[in-house]
Amino acid sequence: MRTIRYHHIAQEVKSRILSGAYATGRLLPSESELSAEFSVSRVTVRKALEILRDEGLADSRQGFGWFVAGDTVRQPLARLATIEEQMRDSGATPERRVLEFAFEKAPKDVATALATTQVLRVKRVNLADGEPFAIVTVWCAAERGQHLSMADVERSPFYELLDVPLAGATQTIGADAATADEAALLKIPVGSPVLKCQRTTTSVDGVTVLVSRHVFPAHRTEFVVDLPFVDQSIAPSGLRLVE
Amino acid sequence: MRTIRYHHIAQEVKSRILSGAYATGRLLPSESELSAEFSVSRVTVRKALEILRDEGLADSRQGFGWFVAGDTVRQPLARLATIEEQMRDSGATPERRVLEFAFEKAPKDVATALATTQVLRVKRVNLADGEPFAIVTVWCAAERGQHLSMADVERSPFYELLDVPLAGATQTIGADAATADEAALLKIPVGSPVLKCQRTTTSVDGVTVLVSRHVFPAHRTEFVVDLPFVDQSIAPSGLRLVE
DNA sequence: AGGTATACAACTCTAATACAAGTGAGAACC
DNA sequence: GGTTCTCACTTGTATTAGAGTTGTATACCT
Repeated sequence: MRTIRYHHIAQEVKSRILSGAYATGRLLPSESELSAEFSVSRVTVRKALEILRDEGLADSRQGFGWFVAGDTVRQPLARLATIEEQMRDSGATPERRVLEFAFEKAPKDVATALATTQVLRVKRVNLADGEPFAIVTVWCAAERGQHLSMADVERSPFYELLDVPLAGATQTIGADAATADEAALLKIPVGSPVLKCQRTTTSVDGVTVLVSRHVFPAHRTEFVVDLPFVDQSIAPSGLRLVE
Repeated sequence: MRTIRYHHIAQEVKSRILSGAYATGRLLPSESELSAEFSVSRVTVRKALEILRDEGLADSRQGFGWFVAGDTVRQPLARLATIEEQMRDSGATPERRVLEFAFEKAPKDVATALATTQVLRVKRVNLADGEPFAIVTVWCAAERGQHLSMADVERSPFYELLDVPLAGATQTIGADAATADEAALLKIPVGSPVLKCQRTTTSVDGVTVLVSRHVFPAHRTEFVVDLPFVDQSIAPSGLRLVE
């Protein structure tokens, strides 16, 4: 197989650190334990950890172990709050309602991204405390979705249902005016501003496994992006002119 | 008629890169895999890939593989393409026009972020090929801006003018309807959707040195964010509910 | 000249193993 | 109590091997 494993492991450990699963100052599991957990050799685990050391996230002492760096130099970065965390914190109850669930022919751009024409499309609306805050449409290859039921999709996040190790994603964020359909679902006036974003998620093999589109009411939502480095421009990173 | 096959292959691979089928930074399929897919020899695939290397789109390392050029190994959380890159590629000429340049008392939120009340505020509009695509307002502490002139600000990006090593930034991205003022500057109808983002930039000392707000017309702009790892939620990373 | 086929060298990643060197905690001893 | 010793465990480093990859050269076909 053609995946470079220590990248994935570095990302996994990193996300655990950032999510607070490994608190600052505490020890990480030993190299042996991690190599057992991920079923890779100790050498590979080391490479992953050394990446984190280069990034200043972790450090080690011989004979002692690896620990989360950052007692002295506070990391000003990362730690993006996910919707779920925020809801937990504020005590709001999340809820998903599936609107459409269909195996069908993919739109052209989705078809090229997924490299299939036959896809499963799931459209649903997400609510926080009964108030809608997102319309989400997800496409995946039909064969991947064959064993999924509507109840599955309503209960669990899509990521957990796919039996594929996921690597990363790219997403575009734009704004638009709400269509009549969107306005009705989100309970906002037609034409009021919404955030629209499209995300493609890839597996560790580099295959695009998910395409999703999201619509958010602008008055309730905003994105937060942490940039570890600054670019040369005052223009916000990642902005792109579209035709 | 004699067709040169590696040109077509180069174009095909290129379109996959640009469409995001091969994510930035990730590995391309190996020369062997590609030669099997296109039913051509490895030599031909190589010629195609070498064209892409000449164009700066891809690169390779012996024993490692081909990958999408642009970010090398240890790229952090969010790798973002800048406006300037895109403009260079598309041949558009960027232009800045300063609208306001004043030393004054800071608004409350800016004052708390910068830990000063006396600030320099610069408001300007950015144009691409004569068309406005952004309204940018930048605040920095008055003492830092004392030696800056309007001409400086019009000529160079703000980052270069400050004699401080910058570490990173966090930015929020939201949407809103254009006000009359914004609409006039961006030449769009009042009330049409705009992307609004606010960024705070910190120095390596952890001090916030810049606060900036940006307004973009939604029909011309969108953000692209690469997420090296996925979070547990299908909801886009960094989205935040606001009150 | 473009394309195929083949072979080989050099490099990368990963696994498996071994050993050196440091740490920490408790046992043993004075 | 205080000190030393021992032992299990950890990281640091090196070596071997194999599979997979790019780099390069040669010969041949259309």
